Amino acid sequence: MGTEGASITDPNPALQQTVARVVEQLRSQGQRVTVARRAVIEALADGPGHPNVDEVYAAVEAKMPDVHLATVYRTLDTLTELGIVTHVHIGHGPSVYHLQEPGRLLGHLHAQCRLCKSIVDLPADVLAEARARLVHDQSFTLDVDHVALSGVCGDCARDASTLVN
Amino acid sequence: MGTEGASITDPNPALQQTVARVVEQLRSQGQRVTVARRAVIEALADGPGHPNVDEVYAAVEAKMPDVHLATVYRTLDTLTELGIVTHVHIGHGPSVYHLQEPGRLLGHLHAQCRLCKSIVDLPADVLAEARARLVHDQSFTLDVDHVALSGVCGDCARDASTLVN
DNA sequence: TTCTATGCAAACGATTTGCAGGGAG
DNA sequence: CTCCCTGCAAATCGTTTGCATAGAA
Repeated sequence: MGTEGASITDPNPALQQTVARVVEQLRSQGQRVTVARRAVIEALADGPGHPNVDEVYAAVEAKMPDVHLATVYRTLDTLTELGIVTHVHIGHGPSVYHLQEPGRLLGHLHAQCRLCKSIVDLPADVLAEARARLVHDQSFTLDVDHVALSGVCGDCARDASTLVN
Repeated sequence: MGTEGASITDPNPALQQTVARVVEQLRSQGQRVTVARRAVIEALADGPGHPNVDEVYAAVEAKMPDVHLATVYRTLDTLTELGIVTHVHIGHGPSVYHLQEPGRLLGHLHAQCRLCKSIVDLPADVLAEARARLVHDQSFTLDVDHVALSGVCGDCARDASTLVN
């Protein structure tokens, strides 16, 4: 038992505040606030990571063992429809989810290393030029953060060897 | 029966030439040339489209009814390993495949309309600037055409209404 | 003849759905 | 008390794999 693993009353103030905010948002939209939903929200509000459904599920299960995987999916769906949660499609592997950062129209972008499969955050504006160009040249409005780009991260490039796909 | 649907001897010269080229490539790499593989290659060499596995399978099945879906997958895998075929991950939905255009390092890019799901071709260099920037700033080498970007196409934007995801 | 590629069926990973009961409001 | 949300199980979709055999070289 280190500093990880919340104590009985889980005193992480930032997390609690985020959860409270989202719960309020839920209620104000006429949605019900259930233990399952609260657990999902906590899982998302916790780390700064990019959890996929299984990871969210694992975190939820740790606190509320009776919550079903299907419920996690449904909750993520609901939160997505309400604009509270965003998901990013990953080329190989399941989508990842995170809370929509409040007061931000353009969230950060993601890229996945083709070799080590890790997910890297990219500055929000890397595709700004591409976006401008596409909307101008082809009337295509780029949804800049809905899919993770693919590539090779610095660490793996250094090991220059494999050639997986 | 129109101009579509190959006649008994299938006299499309461009297609035949492409198939012959790829078959030769296969053979020269010590791979076996089978009816199944030929059918897959024909399916890819045919339209200029972006067929997913089911669409390739349908085309294959039309000519060679005994070829199994698993074989189509395995053939596409093999052709990919040989650098003959490329696949692009689509956010929602199955990957799409196409022949690697010969003598071209950077193929064209793809984007999928979030609303009508259609796949749009993009010029090969839309992400050139982003790529340069990422490799410089984060040592991340963008694999520019391995995932389809997401967005809204011109036609759908004109209908501005739905808000699907 | 040799050994790869195929057919078939079953497994698999991610996600969705129908249904009946439980719990939020 | 009402109706939404949930648990559970089964279905679905896309893709992979083990195995015995057909068939390319």
